[in-house]
Amino acid sequence: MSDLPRLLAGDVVAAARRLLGRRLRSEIGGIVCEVLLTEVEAYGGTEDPASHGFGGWTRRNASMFRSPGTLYVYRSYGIHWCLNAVAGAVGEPAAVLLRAGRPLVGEEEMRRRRGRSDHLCDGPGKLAQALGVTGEHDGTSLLEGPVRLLGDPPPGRRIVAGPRVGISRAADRPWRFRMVEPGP
DNA sequence: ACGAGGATGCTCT
DNA sequence: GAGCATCCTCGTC
Repeated sequence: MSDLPRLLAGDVVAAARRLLGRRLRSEIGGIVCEVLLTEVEAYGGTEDPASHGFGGWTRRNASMFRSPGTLYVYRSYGIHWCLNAVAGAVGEPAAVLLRAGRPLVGEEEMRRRRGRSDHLCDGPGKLAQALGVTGEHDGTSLLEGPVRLLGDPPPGRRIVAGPRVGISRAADRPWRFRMVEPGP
């Protein structure tokens, strides 16, 4: 059971905040990997100059115009893949960029895919690589596909907001959200 | 810890 | 042809 579709169908900033602390799971190549989502960014529809949807429909951002709960994967800087959860109404190109997580399941496989033993998924490109996600997963369902969002956010989590990373337009909107886990 | 610079390919003007 | 929703390595401090 999941409130995910309803959650994503609403305001993208609220959706981004409420995705923090949920689990992101991939089952790719017969291997299950799972992370706890710790960092996300909200990207609005055609009114957000930093959003891929700002200029309207293109081949790249086509998935953003589909139903909330669709996975939008794009290539970044020619090298990396980045994951988004499509939000908002159908036809409104809003999405939540899934920026970082903490390994929960399949850490060995993440190490193998990343080719190193540290910094497994502390950035959007690293997260995609650790989970084995590529452009071929673009447009799949985050409820039923190979990459899924699971669970409910834990109670009492602390959220810190800040400016979005790596953008030049609308850089003043504090639409980046990190979850601060209580220390030991 | 932090900053500079390069890699790399696709999208849109 | 410009501009990226990035990451890595190697240099300093």
